[in-house]
Amino acid sequence: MTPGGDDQPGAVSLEGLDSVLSASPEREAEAGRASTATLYDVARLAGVSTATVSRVVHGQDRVRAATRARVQQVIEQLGYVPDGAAQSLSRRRKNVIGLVCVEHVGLAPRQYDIESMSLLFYDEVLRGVEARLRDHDLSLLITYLREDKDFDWVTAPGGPLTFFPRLLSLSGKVDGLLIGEGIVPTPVLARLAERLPVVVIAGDPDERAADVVTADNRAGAAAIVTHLVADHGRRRLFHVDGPPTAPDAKQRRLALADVLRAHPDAQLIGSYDGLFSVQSGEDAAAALLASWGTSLPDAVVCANDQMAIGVLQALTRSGVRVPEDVAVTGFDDIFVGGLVQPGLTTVHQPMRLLGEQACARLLERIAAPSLLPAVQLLPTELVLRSSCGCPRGTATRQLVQPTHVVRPADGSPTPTTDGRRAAGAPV
Amino acid sequence: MTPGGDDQPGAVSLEGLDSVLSASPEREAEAGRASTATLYDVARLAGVSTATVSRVVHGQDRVRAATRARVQQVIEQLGYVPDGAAQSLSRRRKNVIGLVCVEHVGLAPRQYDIESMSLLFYDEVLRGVEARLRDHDLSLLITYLREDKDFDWVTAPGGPLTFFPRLLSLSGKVDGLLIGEGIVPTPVLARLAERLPVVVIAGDPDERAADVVTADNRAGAAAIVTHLVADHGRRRLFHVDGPPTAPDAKQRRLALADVLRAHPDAQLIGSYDGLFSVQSGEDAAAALLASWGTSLPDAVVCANDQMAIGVLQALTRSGVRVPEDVAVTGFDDIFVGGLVQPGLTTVHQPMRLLGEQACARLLERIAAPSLLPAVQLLPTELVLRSSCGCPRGTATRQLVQPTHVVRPADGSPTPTTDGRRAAGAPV
DNA sequence: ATGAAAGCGCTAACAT
DNA sequence: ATGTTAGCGCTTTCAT
Repeated sequence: MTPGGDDQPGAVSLEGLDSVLSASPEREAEAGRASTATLYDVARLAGVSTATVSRVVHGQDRVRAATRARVQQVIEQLGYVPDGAAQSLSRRRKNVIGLVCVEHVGLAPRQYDIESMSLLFYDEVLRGVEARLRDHDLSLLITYLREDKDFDWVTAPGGPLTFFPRLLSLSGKVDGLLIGEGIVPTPVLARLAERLPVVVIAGDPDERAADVVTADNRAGAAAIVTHLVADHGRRRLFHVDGPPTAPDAKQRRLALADVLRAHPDAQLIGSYDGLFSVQSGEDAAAALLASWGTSLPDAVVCANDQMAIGVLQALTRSGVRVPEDVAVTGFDDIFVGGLVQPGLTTVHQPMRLLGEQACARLLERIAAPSLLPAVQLLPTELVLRSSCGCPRGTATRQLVQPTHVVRPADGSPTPTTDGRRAAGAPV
Repeated sequence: MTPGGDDQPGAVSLEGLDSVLSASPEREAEAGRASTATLYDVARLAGVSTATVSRVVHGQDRVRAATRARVQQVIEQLGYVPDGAAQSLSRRRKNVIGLVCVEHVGLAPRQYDIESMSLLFYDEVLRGVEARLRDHDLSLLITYLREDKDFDWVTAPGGPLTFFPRLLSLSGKVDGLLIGEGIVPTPVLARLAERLPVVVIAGDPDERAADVVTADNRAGAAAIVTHLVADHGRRRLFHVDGPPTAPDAKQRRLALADVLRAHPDAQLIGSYDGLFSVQSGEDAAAALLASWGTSLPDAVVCANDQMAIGVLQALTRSGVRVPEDVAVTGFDDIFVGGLVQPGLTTVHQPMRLLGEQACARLLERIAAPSLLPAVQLLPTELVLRSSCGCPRGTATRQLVQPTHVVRPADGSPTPTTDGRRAAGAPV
């Protein structure tokens, strides 16, 4: 800091630390675990009561400057740090919220694979949550649940209480829970929500047991299918669906039906039940070629980008031209969608925002537990590239008109939907 | 959107929502917070002591079947879940470990950007950690530290104890700490390590204050530079360095020097101090063109893939051909490196494994706190594509011979290095 | 401004 | 096989 001389920045901060570190190195080894100093130790050494130390630690004002200084001195000398468990117990407040990520079966990420891009969903959500949390001095406890391993409760004996043992036990360690995806059945959710605030991320918008924050999948999917049908005149559609347990897949499926109903000239010539993986997409394309090889559909609507990419690859490999012969669309807007050839037309899902809003809602509910459960739909964007039939080089994103949603009259200030990005901005 | 017809997607979802709102609003308000049941409640209702309930909860055997059944019945009836804070306090064990992710300045991820690929580092690490944890019934507390915001301690008043307030306070909530990247200065690390087990991920291998688990950056970087010099005869090298605070950048820098020393015919004609971002790479290329436009280097060695991609893009944009005119290499092996043109030659860093091993080590140390700090280097792989001068279509990965490392004689069974992937496997 | 003391909910050693 | 009880480390009301 001081320019010139041997007084380097590093050296400066070291001085203070050295004294701290000097505390008997041998002692260390002997001690094994150096039983950490407690509030009592500090109080005793400073000649004050624990109440005073607590006040000092929390920067309260009812302490004389001299006392405060003395206590602080001892705190540093002892390297005292409050024990979180004791604080939580005493405060009846853990200051921790839990994030539960539910992994779909068959999505175990392989390294070096497009598949691992699916990580981005929770990773982005995580970022969003963290961003909201960091101002509040709350910690984040994260847990991954596997659809296959952690959900055997369905057939397990022992009654309701043994359901989701990991979820249950988690609920004892946090002040609130953020649950990704709506695989958790409503009764279980209700059970949890009874014990503590719960917000479901990307869950079923029809969920009644807990708050839900999700992308407006139905409007997004409707928009992209409508684009295919109305703007590109694609009539014969093939659907590559997502896993039955995925709520977003359900909404996208419903949207497809909506659009077909609105466009009687268009028809669904077939569908394939995929698993959200690239492999699923390839399998779907294979099935498609096998059954409709002679008269391919005009467009393949995929429930997510990974599958769309799989379809794209498999189709191209078989000499089918996209979008000339068949259009292909995805959903989610994962990064690679912009890199493949042709560029993948898809719907952008605001994952990060999902995390932020879900977290915000959870904090609201922790503050006011009696809020009624509500659904919050975040607007999506239609991302037009060229796999839908738009000209090569197209790269447009436009906000999808949000679904109209009614919030319960609980006086909550949270907006129903929340657009953060301007419509029509270039990619 | 939907041309004609009143059956819009939006209207449809309203149906479900309406019913959600109907759920007895009064009841809710009245309930407020349903003060959760405690062990005592269960004990009282079951007519047993708390000890017995505790035994039942933990599946101990010293309980008569009839009693157990009765207790379990009450537990379910009450929806009892043990309070984590109380358990932790009583057991002197939190069963929580912390993961601290340090973000470099200027790396705030922008959406839709290659930059956000940098997320993959911690995301992969996180996966690895979680994989190790899930068998142990431990939870993971995750925290992101920003180099700019959370590190103002350097100039902050108040002495050593106010250093890294977030880290300190975190240390009161966990049984052990995994710290990503080695930005945390040794004295602080020492301070922490004194209080609880600490393992640094991707830290400086010269760190003595705590365990370190990191990729063998030096060997990896040496391998790739040697490839450039020895296999492709590139002589005039330009280096795009990483941030000064990044330990891996340091190792890679050292490796470059090592190779240059071993190959006197090769020389470093210049370098650029980057920040690990794509933008840095572009800036580096601009600087390069400005200063050496007339006699470009034979190769640009970049400290990570993001910068290499920036260089690649900027160079190509300026009409410089890669690798014909200039070779470019990266480090880390991020996904997009395989998608750009030409394919990026780089070094693979086993991020997931890093997380796994670091976590494993942490658990070891929690079990045996007196273990001496050790360094564990995980082997890297040389990923050959075509940006180095290898023929188009090249896609080879080969294990880099690990650096020899001496472990302290603490009898730890942990191997020094750990190879998981076979050498020479196709990408 | 400071101190005394009663919990917070659970565990585990020690009875019985 | 089951019960008693003394903590775990901190917060906080109520005195002083």
